[in-house]
Amino acid sequence: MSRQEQKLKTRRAIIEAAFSLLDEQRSLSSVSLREVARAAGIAPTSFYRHFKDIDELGLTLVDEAGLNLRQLMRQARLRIASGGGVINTSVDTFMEFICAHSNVFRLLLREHTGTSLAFRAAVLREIQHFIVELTDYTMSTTGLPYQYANLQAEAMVKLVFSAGAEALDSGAEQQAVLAQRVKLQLRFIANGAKEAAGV
Amino acid sequence: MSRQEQKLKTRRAIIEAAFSLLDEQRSLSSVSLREVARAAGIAPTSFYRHFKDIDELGLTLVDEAGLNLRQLMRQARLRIASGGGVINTSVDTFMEFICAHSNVFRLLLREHTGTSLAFRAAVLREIQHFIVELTDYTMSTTGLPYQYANLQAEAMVKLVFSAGAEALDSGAEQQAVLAQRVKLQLRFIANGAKEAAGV
DNA sequence: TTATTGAGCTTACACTTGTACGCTAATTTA
DNA sequence: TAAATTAGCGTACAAGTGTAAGCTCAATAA
Repeated sequence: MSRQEQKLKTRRAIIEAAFSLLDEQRSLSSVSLREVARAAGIAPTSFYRHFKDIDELGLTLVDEAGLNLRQLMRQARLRIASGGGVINTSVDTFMEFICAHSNVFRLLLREHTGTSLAFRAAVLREIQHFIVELTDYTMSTTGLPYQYANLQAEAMVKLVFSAGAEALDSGAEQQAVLAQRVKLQLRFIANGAKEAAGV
Repeated sequence: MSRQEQKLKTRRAIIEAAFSLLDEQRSLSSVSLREVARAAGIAPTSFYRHFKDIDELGLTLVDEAGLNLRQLMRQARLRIASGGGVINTSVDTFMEFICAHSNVFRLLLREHTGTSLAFRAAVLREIQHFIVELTDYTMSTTGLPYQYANLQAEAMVKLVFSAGAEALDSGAEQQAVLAQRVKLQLRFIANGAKEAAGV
């Protein structure tokens, strides 16, 4: 294995270790450098060969999480194209994502309101991506003017994220209820926006 | 000053000290017992005369914050009664609250998605109060059936909290924009719910 | 082949943390 | 007045933290 390969592999190990530490009771700011190093199987001081700070690692994690989100969107679009209703399919896809990658979603959720301005800004950026894409999609499929489509998209994304947050602390049966509820709420918004725009 | 009075006063000092530490970059879990004691002007070990844990203090803070929220609701209702529109007045009252008691709102916001299950549950309880009251209000003023009123209330509260979160990181001009946007979104929901209920 | 680089290690240090233990001194009770 | 209670303090300790300094040794470059 080349030196560069090895370094990348260790970097990966650090990132994965950090994600694995982010369970229900840990936030980025509560994870220590030494803990991450321990979990990654390296000496504490070796950490510095890869990241300047624990904060630099944190931003990397947020970026990775955002990447996952974008993959999620792509997946959702594919499923929408093959029928089933936009709202239904999107919410279902999102909920599946949360279950499958709960630590990733938890990271975004937690740092969204976390103690680091840099992290909050980074998460907000990722959510904005989401909103922009949904706004475009809404405009092209419903013909809603930008203002309305954007307000609708923002409201929808926020509600879905909020439902996702609750889902993290819920069992499977309650998750189904949550999904059902948020779908109805999204329909409220879609209809209300349509009406307000006078379409 | 009686012994009991003195003790209550110190307890107050601890609570206020804790709130004062909860600025943009601190969460409950990142505040140490020693820090709180230092800020309250007592010895670290004296803390235990008042709270079993730092966690017990945390729950007390969440309760106090919830109390503030309920006062806010009462205030909003008074202002609604004296005219100005429900949505307008409520959002304005809420935004004023956030500015005036940013540390209190920040606490709720942060612990809502924080690392302690107990704190998350406590905050959720406070938010549920909010939703229940808004549901009742909605039913009595619009005649919407419970299911719809409840879904509407939940969506509204979540959006307002979410806007409040953004407001915390914004200047006055942007806060005005945020308020305007969330008001429109609330109207989407109100109209959409009305339509869906077939009223 | 030899010299350089650099990922990872060990050791070390100065801090901060929670909290156990026992004391003081003032209030409350008897 | 005498005894009991207790808020608050000081000391102490084990455990964890970030990170500086300098070493090793294998991969790369010359």
